[in-house]
Parts: sequence; C-alpha cells; structure tokens
Amino acid sequence: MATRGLQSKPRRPGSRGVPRAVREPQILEVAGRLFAAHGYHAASMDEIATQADITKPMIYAYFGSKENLYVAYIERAGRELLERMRAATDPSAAPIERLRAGILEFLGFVEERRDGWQVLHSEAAARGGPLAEEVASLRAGIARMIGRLLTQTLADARGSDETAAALDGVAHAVVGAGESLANWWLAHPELPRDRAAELLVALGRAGVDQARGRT
Amino acid sequence: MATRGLQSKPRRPGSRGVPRAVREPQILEVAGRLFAAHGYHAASMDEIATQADITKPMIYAYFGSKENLYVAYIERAGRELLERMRAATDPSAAPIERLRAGILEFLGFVEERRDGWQVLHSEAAARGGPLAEEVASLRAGIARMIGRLLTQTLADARGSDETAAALDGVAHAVVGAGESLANWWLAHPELPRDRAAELLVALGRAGVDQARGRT
Amino acid sequence: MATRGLQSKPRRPGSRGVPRAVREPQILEVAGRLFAAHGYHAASMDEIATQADITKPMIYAYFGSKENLYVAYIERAGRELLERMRAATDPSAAPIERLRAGILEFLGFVEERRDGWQVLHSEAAARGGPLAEEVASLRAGIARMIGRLLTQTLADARGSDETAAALDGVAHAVVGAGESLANWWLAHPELPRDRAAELLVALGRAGVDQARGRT
Amino acid sequence: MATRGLQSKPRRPGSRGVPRAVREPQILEVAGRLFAAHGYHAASMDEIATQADITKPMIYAYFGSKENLYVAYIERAGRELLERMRAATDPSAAPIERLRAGILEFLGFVEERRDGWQVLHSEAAARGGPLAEEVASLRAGIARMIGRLLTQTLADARGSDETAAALDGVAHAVVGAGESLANWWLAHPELPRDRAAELLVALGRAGVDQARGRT
DNA sequence: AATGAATGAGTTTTCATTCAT
DNA sequence: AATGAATGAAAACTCATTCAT
Repeated sequence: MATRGLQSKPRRPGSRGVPRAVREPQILEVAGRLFAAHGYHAASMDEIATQADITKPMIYAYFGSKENLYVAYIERAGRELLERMRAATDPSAAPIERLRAGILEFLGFVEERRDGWQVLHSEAAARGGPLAEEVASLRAGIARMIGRLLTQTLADARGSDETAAALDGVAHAVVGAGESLANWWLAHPELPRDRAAELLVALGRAGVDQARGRT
Repeated sequence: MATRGLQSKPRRPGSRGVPRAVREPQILEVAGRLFAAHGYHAASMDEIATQADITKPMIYAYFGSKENLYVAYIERAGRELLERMRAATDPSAAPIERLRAGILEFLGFVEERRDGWQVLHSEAAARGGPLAEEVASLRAGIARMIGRLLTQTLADARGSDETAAALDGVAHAVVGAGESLANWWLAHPELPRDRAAELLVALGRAGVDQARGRT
Repeated sequence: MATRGLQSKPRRPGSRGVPRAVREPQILEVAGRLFAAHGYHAASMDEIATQADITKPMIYAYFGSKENLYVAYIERAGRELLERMRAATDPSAAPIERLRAGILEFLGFVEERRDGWQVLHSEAAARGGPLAEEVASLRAGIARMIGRLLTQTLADARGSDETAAALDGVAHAVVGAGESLANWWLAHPELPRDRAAELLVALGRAGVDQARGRT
Repeated sequence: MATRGLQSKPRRPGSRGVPRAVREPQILEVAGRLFAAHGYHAASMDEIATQADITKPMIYAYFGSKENLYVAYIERAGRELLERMRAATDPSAAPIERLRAGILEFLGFVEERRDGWQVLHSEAAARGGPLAEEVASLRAGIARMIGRLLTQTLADARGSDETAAALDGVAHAVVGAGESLANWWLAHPELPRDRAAELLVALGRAGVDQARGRT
C-alpha cells in the first residue's frame, strides 16, 4: 500500500499489441467482477485497470467512460440472459413447458454467471442510478417475456382493464419472486434446481388464475 | 487567504438552539430522501446538510458518520415496517387472514413511505455494501415473518428436509414477489391495493401447496 | 463511537458550582496528560473537555484558547521545575554540590512529573510551534541556571570570547545530555538516580575543563 | 455551481511529463522544508503541493499518504546522516579519531541540512507521534553508533550490568548533548566547528570514564 | 456558573478523466 | 496501440471556537 504510484504495476511482458477484440471482453469481465463485488460507485477505474492488466487510457479508448463501461457490461449480461431464455423456450412446445424451460434457464444463468446476475439484480433495485432507463427496459423485457409466457399458458383474450393490469402485475411479481428465490437459492443449494423452477411455475400459474378471477 | 464565497452560501441563519430530539428526525428524513433518490454513494453529506438546513458538523455530532446515518435511517424504516406488519397481523385471527392483513399493511407501507421502502429495497440487493449484515438481518426478519405466516396458513409440521428448504424458499420468493409487485404497483396504481394483496396471497398459497407436494 | 453527540456525556452529578480554583488545575492536569500523549495538535479540546468532565465553553472561559491552555500548562510545569531546582541548590553549599543537587532534582522532576516533562521536552524541540518564544525562554532559563552552576564550579573570570561562547555551549550541551539521559532513563530505571546524576556532573565538569582549555 | 476561484490559483501550468525520479525528490524537499518549519500536523498537504508546484493527487500517487511522505522524508534524512557518519569514521583509524570524525560529520550534517536535522530532532522528542517506532529505531541507530565508538575508545569488556547500563546511558547522553549543542550552535556560529566537536569528544570521554568507575 | 447547540474553515484523501509522448 | 504523468473537483470528516439560554 505504500507508494502505490499511478499505473506503475509490474506489467507482465507480452501485453502490447493485443487486439481490441481480445482486450474488450477481458476488461468487461474484470469490470463485472468488481461491479458485482463493490457496486458501481465503489468499483474504481484504477482497480479495474490494474486487475485487467491494462492502463486506464486504454479503457477510456475502448469504452469512453465508466458509465459506458457499466452499461456495456449490463447490456452484455442482459442480452445473454434474454437470449438464453429465448433459446430455451421452444415455440413449438406447450406453453406450460415453455414457461418451465424459461425459468429453468433463468436459474441456470443465475447459477453460472453470478457476477452478471448480481450486477443486473442490484442495478434493477437502484432507482435513479446512472442509467435507470437502460436497465429498466431490460428488466421490462424480461417481465414482458415472462408475461407473454404466462398469458399464453392460459390462452385467451385478456378481460377487463383491471384483469389486464393484474396480469401485468403478476408478471412483475413472478419476476421478483424469481430474483429473490434465485438469490436465496445461491446460498441454499440444497434445493434442487428443478424443484425451485417448479415452485416458480406454480406461483406463475396461481398468479394467472388469480388475475383471471379464479381463486 | 480568505475572501472566499463572496455571495455564495444563501444559508438561512439556520435556527439555533433547536433540540436534538427535533433535529435528528429532520436530518433523517432529508437523508432518506436523498439516499432514496441517488443511492448511498451518490448522496453527499454536503447535500444532506444543505437540505436539512444545518451544517455538516451537526450531522456528524449526531450520527458519527455517513454510514451510521444510513444505518440509522434503514433501521428506523425497517423497524417501522416490521412493527406495522406485526401490529396488523392480529394473532387471534385465522392464519389466512393474518397473511392477507400483513400483506396489505406491507403494501400500505410501500405506498406511504416510498423513500423508506426504496432505500430498504435497494440496500437489500446490494451485496457487500457498507452494512450488508445489518440490513440482511432486517430483510431476513421480514422473510421470517412472512415465512411464519405462510407456514401457519396450513398448520402442520414440516416434512422432509427438502420440504423445509422449499418452504423457506417460498418465503423468500413471496417476499421478492411482494417487493417487485410493490415497485411495479407504485407506477401502476390502477390496480387496487386489495387486489394486489390478493394476488400475493394467492402466490403464497400456491407456493406452500407446491412446497408440500400438492400441485 | 456511535452517536458521539456534542458534549452529551453522562455528567456525573455534583459537578455544578465547583469554584474556578478547583476546576482550573483539574483541566490543566487532563490537558497535560493529553498533550503529553498526543502532542499539541492531536490533542483535541473535545477530548480534554470530556476527560476533565467539563464543557468546552468553560475551558474557554478559563483559558481563552487552546494555545493559552497549552502555554498555561507549560508555564506551570516549567516554573515548577525551575523552582524545584532553585530550592535544591542551597547557595551556601559548595558549587559542585549545588550542581549535583540541581541535577538530582531535575531527574526527580522528570521521574515524578512525566507528563510535564514530556510536554516541556517535546515543545523544546519544536521550532516554530505555537509559542516557541515562551518555551525557548524557559529552556534558556534552565540552561542559564545550569550555566551559572557550571561556571561557579570553577570560579574564575571567563577568558576569551571564544571561551565564553564555549562555556555557553557547554551549558546547552549538558542540558541536552540531561534531557536525553532522562528520557532514556525513564525506560531504563536499572541505573540508579544518583548514578545518572553523577554521570551528568562528570559531563559538566569535563565540559567546563574543555572549554577552559584543559583537556 | 461553479464560478469558483475567480482569479485564484496562480498555478504555473505545472510542467507535465516530468518523470517520477525527478518529481519525488522535488516533493520531498518541499515537504521537508514545511515539516521543519511548522511540524507534522501544521504542515498541510495543500501547502506542500502548492510549493512543490504540483497537485495533491500526484503526491498521493507517489507517497500514498501524508504519514508515508513524512516517513519517507525522515528515512531519507536519517539514512543520509547515518551514512555520512559511517563514511567519516574510517575503521582503520584510532578509536578516538573515529569518534572525533563522526562528531564532526554529525555537526556538518546539522549545519548543511538544517531541515532534515530539525525534522529528525523534533520527531525524536515526540512520543507517540504518527510513527514513533520507525524514528525511534533511527535514533537508536545513531545512539548505537555513538555508543560503539565510545566503547571502542577504551577497548575492554564491559564490567558489571550497571556499568553496561551506564555506558548505554552515556551514549544517549552524548547524543542528546550533541543535539542540543548542535541546535545552540546553529544560532551561535562564533564557536568553530572543531571546537564544538572537541567539546563533545571531551564529554564522551568523561562519560565513559565515569561509567567505568574513574572519576 | 454552566451548557446544548451550532458553525466556518479547514483537513486528508480519492476519483474519473485527459494530456503528451 | 499504449502509457506515465497529470489534474479539477469533490468527498468524508474534524477542529477550535462561539452563541443563546
């Protein structure tokens, strides 16, 4: 800690001339790790640069600003999550199967990409953060997806406005349930993944039933 | 070396002699507003002091540090939420009624004390933040409470370990669903509060059923 | 450390109406302890007030400022040291005996009033401190005293200017030797006090001899 | 929110691109000057930065903290002093000559590097200061060196424990005498340096004699 | 005689960002 | 493509000191 001196890290040789396509993911990965561990504000560009074994000006050359870097990371993670869920929900399968598959895939993502999940999740909770909208739309995308899966599960036209609203609410509630369960699950792996998924499916079902007037 | 400020500092001759018992809540309220709006890091003590119409040294005299101030706010909000829920869940009522009442009260808190809710909620998502444990236990307190209400809803001993774990997971899932639904609901008040509560009750019910092996 | 709150210490009852003559030494003692332990700057008025079980405005009422308080403490300690030495050096005794007695008394002071000694000593070393002159003159007073004792030891007129200067230097050197030996001695009490004194006497003697041209 | 400073900050466009190896000594020198003039606490990083014609972040980049900067300065000065003395005391010369040479060199250092000397000296007196140990060991190093020179002067095994202690005490006394004489001498240059050195040699001799039982 | 409340002015430290090579 | 050096701006926190009661 004494004499920390700028970017005077003992640079391992051979790190010059690395093409951008290689460096970018490298940086993103480190950034994600630090964002996940300390949060947006507490993760410093200095630390990111050090751990990514690159100099700050390079990061700026690639991403422009800390916020951009953060957004880039979130977008990458969000896209990956959405993509995985989309790929998992085979349109030709029965709606209930698609829902189950989507949820399983979601839990898979949470488990395999903890950093990404953590950043995604905590940013979702932070209102007024540096991006808000960008992330909100991502989250909305997931909710919309879940919403579609849910409504398709019991295919019929939405009834009253209030029912429509309720269905929307259900989608968000289920997403929240999924997030919360996912976080809890990370610390309690004794519950098998398919059991957790089944649980969420049941919640979704019950939500839709309730929204449509059945108790 | 002086001649600083010129016309700056439009500070009203900040009323002197105000007793601590009055100033403390004043500060807490402003702090909460700013923490909610910008998050812990981005809310500056300077801003808090300015808006609370007091000087920083007073805040430090009363709360000791920014972190302490934050904790104090969170604790106050958390205690209030727990207290309200506890008060609302009359132990002599039927379990399902208690659950419903608790959830209604929760939604009431979210609606009436948005800042408090926002801070509570976003801190819950931030792993490794300045406090983590303090808040985690609060959240756990809420989950535990919901969990108790849920299990009592269908009073019987928990079965296998996996069932126990599943019930625990259900509690967290329902809390998450509540949080998420609550946030969505703040922006979509067209769904009546009792309808929202009913929805959560249904989710809770379904979760318990599922955890206990009934589909 | 949480909620340190101004001067809200749990005031022991019965501390009101205490006359100034009682409070002043109380404050000085505490102040001395803290000045000795942390130095002038690092000792805070808050801490002094707390430990003296009084409020800051009172300290200001009695001493006017931190610097004044410091000066007051130093003067008290310095006067005491000088007084003790003066009292110990019976003018009717042989010069060499007076020197020995003075040195013994000095060591006694150092031993018995460590805080006072520590403050006196470290202030002596700090050039440009808040007082400088005040203290310098005290130190000069001691050096002058020692100087007088030394020259009387070998009563005769001073010779050349250079000899005079050398004798002056000897006085300062002996004072410094005394201080340094005293500090070392505090941590090494295995050397009896009279032995330490004897040592300093020998140094003084040798210094005078040397200054006067004898090797 | 800006419009700060007006005409303030007469900072010369602080030369950019100056290598660390050049800036570091520059900073250290200024820091030393200010530490010597005002003491550790009263010397502010702002002032140091201004006078070194650099910005604070650079100082922090190079030294990490105020305390580190202070330590760095003290260490540099201390090492230089020790080194000079070591170089001056030719091991092939007679012990008494080595002692004389060492003392002369010490006085030379005091004269030529007043700031360094001042900081070294005043820190030695400050018990419990920010570093204490680091400096104490330096001072101990000097005392040990002098001690060795002194004991070698009259080469023979140390006698009783008390004699050993006394010799140790003598070393410290002589160091103190040297410091004190040096300080006095800075203000009274009418005493030639070699005369001052001779005086200290005489003191050392007398001290050793006394410690060994000769009067 | 005594105090709770209050503050202006400063302190050290850190951060995101950019220049010059 | 890459970097060492540099900085403006602000952040958290502290202190000696005083007002009003």
